[in-house]
Amino acid sequence: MAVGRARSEASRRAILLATRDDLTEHGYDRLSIDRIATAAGVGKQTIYRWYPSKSELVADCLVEGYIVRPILTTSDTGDVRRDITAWIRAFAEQSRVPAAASLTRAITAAAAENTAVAAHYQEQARATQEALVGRLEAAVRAGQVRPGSGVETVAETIVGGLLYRILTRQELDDTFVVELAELVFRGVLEPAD
Amino acid sequence: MAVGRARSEASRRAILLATRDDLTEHGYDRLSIDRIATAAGVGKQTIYRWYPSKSELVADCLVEGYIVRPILTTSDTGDVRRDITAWIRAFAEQSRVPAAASLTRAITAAAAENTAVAAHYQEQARATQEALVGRLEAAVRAGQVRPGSGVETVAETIVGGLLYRILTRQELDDTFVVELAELVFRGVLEPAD
Amino acid sequence: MAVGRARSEASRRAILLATRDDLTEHGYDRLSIDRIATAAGVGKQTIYRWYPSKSELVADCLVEGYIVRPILTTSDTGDVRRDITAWIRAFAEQSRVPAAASLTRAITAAAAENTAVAAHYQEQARATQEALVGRLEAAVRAGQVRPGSGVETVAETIVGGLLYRILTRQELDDTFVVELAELVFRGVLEPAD
Amino acid sequence: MAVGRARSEASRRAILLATRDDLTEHGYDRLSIDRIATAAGVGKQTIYRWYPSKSELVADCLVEGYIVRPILTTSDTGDVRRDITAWIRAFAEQSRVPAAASLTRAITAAAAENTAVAAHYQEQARATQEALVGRLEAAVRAGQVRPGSGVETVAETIVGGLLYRILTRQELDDTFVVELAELVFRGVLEPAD
DNA sequence: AGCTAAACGAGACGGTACGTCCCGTCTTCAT
DNA sequence: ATGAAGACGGGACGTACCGTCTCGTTTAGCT
Repeated sequence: MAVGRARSEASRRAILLATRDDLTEHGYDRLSIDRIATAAGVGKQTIYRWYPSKSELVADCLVEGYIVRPILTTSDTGDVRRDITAWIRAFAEQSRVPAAASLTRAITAAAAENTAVAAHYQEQARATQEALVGRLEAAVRAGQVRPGSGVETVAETIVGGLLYRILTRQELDDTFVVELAELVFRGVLEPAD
Repeated sequence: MAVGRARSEASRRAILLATRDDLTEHGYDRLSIDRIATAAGVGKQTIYRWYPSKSELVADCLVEGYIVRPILTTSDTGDVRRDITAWIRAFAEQSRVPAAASLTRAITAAAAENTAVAAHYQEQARATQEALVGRLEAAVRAGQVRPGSGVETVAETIVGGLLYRILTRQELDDTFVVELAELVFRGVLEPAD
Repeated sequence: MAVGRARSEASRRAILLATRDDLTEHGYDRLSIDRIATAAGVGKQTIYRWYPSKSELVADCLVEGYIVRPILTTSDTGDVRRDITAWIRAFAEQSRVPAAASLTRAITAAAAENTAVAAHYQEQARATQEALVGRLEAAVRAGQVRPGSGVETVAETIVGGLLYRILTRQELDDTFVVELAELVFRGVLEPAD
Repeated sequence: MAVGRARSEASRRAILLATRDDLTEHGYDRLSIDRIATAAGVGKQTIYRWYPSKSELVADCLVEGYIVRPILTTSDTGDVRRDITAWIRAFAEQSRVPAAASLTRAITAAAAENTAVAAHYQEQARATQEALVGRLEAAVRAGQVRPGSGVETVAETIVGGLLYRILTRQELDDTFVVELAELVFRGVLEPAD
């Protein structure tokens, strides 16, 4: 049985919050453990005791949901296109908050630079995509979406497209939302009729 | 008229090459100006004279084409789907080279962390997308692709989807290529008829 | 009550010793903090934590007696002239060791360039002169030396004369010792008789 | 016959003046060739063409009399003590001008750190002492000063004592002047009568 | 209630890299 | 050929953080 003082959950929480804030403000590149420790009112050793490196810390931040907080869900109105479009629109709206976009870019950079972060990032992203995948599969069962259209890939491409816009700091306006939905549902081909 | 010694183009080139290599090996996060200066056989001041910050240096690297060298073009066989699929496949193949994927991740991180890099990144990406856009517009004119399908957004989404796979270190296998092409051309909807 | 890790006295000592050696070898002008840190096996920040500038470091070196170690004392044989001459001769001999002369020049330069060092330099010099002053005062009490001859000024002039020779790299030979003593005790005037 | 443009004496003069000013303001330690070149409106190469190093430059400054400008002379009133005391007092007064004292300290530091400067320094100092030596020798011939009192050493000790006070930033007040003169002429010994 | 040992905040440690300043050399164009 | 301008390779500066290592000081769980 464990002897000695138990770890402080308050400290842990303070560390993760401070990490999220530092990530938002400075990006992954300029994340500073010293700064986080000070902001969290915590000794540096307390951080290093639990997170052997910057990337583990960011990864845990991700795992604990401090970064992608609102995992979106889809509605099911019976109209799959309307539902998916609503999801895309909600994601776009949420990403228009500057701090949110900033944090997204930071965590994307972290994932790009570090394999461990990338793993958790993908895991988290998959959870986000789960809503899309679930709705699309229901639509397949309802005969509204072609089977064999690779719903995982579809979900990934939707998210990829959105992230790319955030990364390059382009507006996520409604034109984009509509065009992305159009692409996903109708493709680009002229109907052969 | 310029006075004083002219800047050394040899040094500039050596700096950019060393930057590219350091970026590939260490990522944007751990890019070291000291290391680049040593590798390029150049004083640090020579780097700082021309590039006031790490990000400007990386941005120029991007602008000068040291990073995305092989800008892909599309063929025009008359079959737009075949042509676009070939382009996607070529991009995927090229990204399977570990060093190339590594450099892509590094530059993506750089773009995520820095606005100036992001601007050049997008500019460069747009050039890459130009080939896709051109081919798609030709197809529109040929009546093979629906007008008003937002070819810019389509090209962006293709690239976004591909980058997302590279970022998360997933295989860019042929299944993915085919599914992405299917999505782009046919969309996911069951034909209504 | 002090919090955090206590400062390392071992490091402090190593820094001061390395400073003394660097001062001897390179002079004050070319003193290098980098070199001292390396020689002392210490991080540069450890030096800067305690000494905000090169001059403070040298000043502490002086205060801690790393530089003028052997403070000379005078004997008291009853013959004041013999005693003072012996002191001057001892000083001269000691200054014939090249490293000692070199260190003396370095610290003199430091005092010339920096007020803080000058203050400690003078303080240290005064301690050295103390021996002379004490012996001269005893001689005043014994009726061998005129009262009101400004023993402080006398001591200062002796040291000033010696330092001047060291500074200009002239030999501190016995002729000089004897002439200086003659000057101090008899002055230059022809007895009026 | 010399070909090409002749060396600019105006530049040389501007360099030496700028050096003197920089020396006064920053000391020998922080003398900067870049700063001198800018202040003199001269290219750095023009400095290096004529002075292979910082010390040579300072040395030439010394030789050309930019530093110890007013070489003092002695009067000859018949009263050697009055004349020498007047010289000491004039020297002291001159050194009370802060800029002059500052420059004296700088050049003393330079002499302490560099053999070449020391040589010129001593040469210049000897010229200054010449006046004292000359007056003392006249006094010897006049039977006012004991022969064999080492007039060179006496002059050196007077200058050494004065420099020591400047170095340690002590006031060169009249008490000191008087005490130094007393020491020089009467020594400290109680007349044996 | 007292003891023990881990966790805590604080902060100094040996280091690495930063971005700047200056060195002494070199190259260019104008005089 | 000399000179002002200014870029060059290089070295040291003083600062910011890194990840590690003491320091006392809590504080939980076991005796």
